[in-house]
Amino acid sequence: MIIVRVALDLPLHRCFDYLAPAATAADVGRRVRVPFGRRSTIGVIVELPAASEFPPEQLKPVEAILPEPVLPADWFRLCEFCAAYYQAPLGEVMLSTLPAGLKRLDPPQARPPKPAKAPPPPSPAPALTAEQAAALAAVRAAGPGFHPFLLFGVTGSGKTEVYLRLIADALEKGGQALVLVPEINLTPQLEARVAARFPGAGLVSLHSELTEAARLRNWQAAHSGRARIVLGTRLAVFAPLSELALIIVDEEHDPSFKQQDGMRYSARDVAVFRARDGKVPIVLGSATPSLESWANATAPEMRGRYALLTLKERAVEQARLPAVQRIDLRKEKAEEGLSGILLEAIEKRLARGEQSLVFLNRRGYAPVLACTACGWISACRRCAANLVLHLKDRRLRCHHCGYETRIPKACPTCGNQDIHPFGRGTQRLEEFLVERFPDARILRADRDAAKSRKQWEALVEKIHAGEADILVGTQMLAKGHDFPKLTLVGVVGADAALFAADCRAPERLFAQLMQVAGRAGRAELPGEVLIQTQYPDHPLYAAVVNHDYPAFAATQLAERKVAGFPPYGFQAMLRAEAPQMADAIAFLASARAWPGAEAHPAVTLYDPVPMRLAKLANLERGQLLAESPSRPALQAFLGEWRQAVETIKAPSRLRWHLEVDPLEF
DNA sequence: AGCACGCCGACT
DNA sequence: GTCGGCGTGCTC
Repeated sequence: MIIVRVALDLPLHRCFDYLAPAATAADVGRRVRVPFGRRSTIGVIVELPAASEFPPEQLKPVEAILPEPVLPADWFRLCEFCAAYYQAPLGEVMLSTLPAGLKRLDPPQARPPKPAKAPPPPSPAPALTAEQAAALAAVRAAGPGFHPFLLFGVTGSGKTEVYLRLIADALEKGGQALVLVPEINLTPQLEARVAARFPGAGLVSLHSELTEAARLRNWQAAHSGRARIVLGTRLAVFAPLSELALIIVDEEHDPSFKQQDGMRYSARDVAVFRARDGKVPIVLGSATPSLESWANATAPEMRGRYALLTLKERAVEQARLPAVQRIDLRKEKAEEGLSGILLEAIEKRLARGEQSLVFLNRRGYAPVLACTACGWISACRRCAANLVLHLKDRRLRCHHCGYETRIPKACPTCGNQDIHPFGRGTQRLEEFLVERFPDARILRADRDAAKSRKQWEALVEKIHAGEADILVGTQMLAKGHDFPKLTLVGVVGADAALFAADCRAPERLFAQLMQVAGRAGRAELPGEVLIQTQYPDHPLYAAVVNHDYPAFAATQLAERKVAGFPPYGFQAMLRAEAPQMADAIAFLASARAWPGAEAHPAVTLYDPVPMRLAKLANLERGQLLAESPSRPALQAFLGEWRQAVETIKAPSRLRWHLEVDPLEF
């Protein structure tokens, strides 16, 4: 009888041992069906230990060793790294990164893959600009092995073409390429471009919107080597690729690479680990890199951990960067939030048959409904947040928990009929623009107008076909899409993010503004961007006007350095939620008081505080920050601390988690 | 996490 | 008298 050690999908930091009569070393990496308590479950064999800590006579035999697939050694190391770094149980990491079909006791019979059709001829590769050629040459010159690059290129500078050439290199060597993108929905044209350039490479995508069957099929294609290119969202970083030769992370600064529940990992950081472990080059691309990556590429104290590749020029012929201007709202009169200058600029576009985009990152009609008599405001009963007015479907809606209710006719507290919407969202802007430009075709693009992928694609199609003159949109419209007739972008209501409590808010705002500015004037038509602001002198806007990311990054990094913030310090956040804030805070206070912390002088524990959104869906939330200038010191601390925190007695309704490298505060 | 056991409150 | 709340403990 052989003992097999099995990782199970449990929130426990240990494995379970079983007996397997015929197990051999070859079974490490196979899945097993095992009895567990009164039920059966699927686990992964991680080891064949000589002996078990558990009384041998109590070991149960495995029910079955599943022959396929054998999970490869590099995938194992990846999961082990994540388990250790993110303080997550190994079994949970392994099973949560596998497609659901492989966790099932009753595996659905997978359809055999469609027989490959004769591939169409590849689309021709355009000539490279000098900058693109230089970037490509730099990667090639580094040769095989782990070489991290930051490809810093403005929108339209042709980062994608560099990716495609690198993928071609990788395929030619017989390797596989992994391409990570923030949201597959928003970047369908990248997928189309890769598919067209490499029609014979069996490109598959991996993202959470695939059906279970499709995800399993694509995962298997990657595992078997049939797929030479995998393109996907953050979860694709765990795709098994035994001949991995290149990793690309496009829009590496994008917050969607950070998983916000379960194991809270950064797919970008995991990708860098994977590249190092697999000894392959990795290219992180962005027009507005994360400060972490920018520092790795440029800060003297980081000693050039990443090589910087820069694309300054727009690759599209004749296209230039849009002219960005600030509109001083202190001097300009605004009508329904839109200044005369912006309205005139829109009018000009209408006359010329060009498109305009008004960017407002706030959906709904108005962010709050309020009573002028008694001060009542529409607040969510389940969250510490306001209910947003949605006039279109006559509802008040919480954007955090989804709670919704009818719009009251009068103030619920004092009965006053005089209740008003305050502030502006996309619906209100749309309403005004319809009134102001009655002959224009106006289209709103936000999550309410494009709930499903289908609706979103239909909307994009309409815009492309020139069936809209004025677009009103949120964040959604800023990403990925090129609208050739769009020549004006008006930015409205961005100021709020300037003074947000979150230290990463400026970074996100800058990225957003650069991204949305990049929508203007792609082809032969020059673009114009007008930013309405009460703070025209704010350095962030100055940097946007000058298209000067390096200057912006320099000021931000200087601030971070003084504050000991990432990348000059390392953080982990312990969060707790409970029906009562007092319970959450008390739990965090016990964690804060752990005596073992004294043995880790390089780690600072701050006081527990309520989270910024202190209540969400009837749970009150608190958090406690741990910080250290040394990553290894923080890691050593976290391992011990997590174990100690696990023993804290807490009310049963309290939930907690530990997040390493938190992005939000 | 499940899923048991176990011990106290309000129902047919 | 039982149904059911969730506190506690265990799973190789």
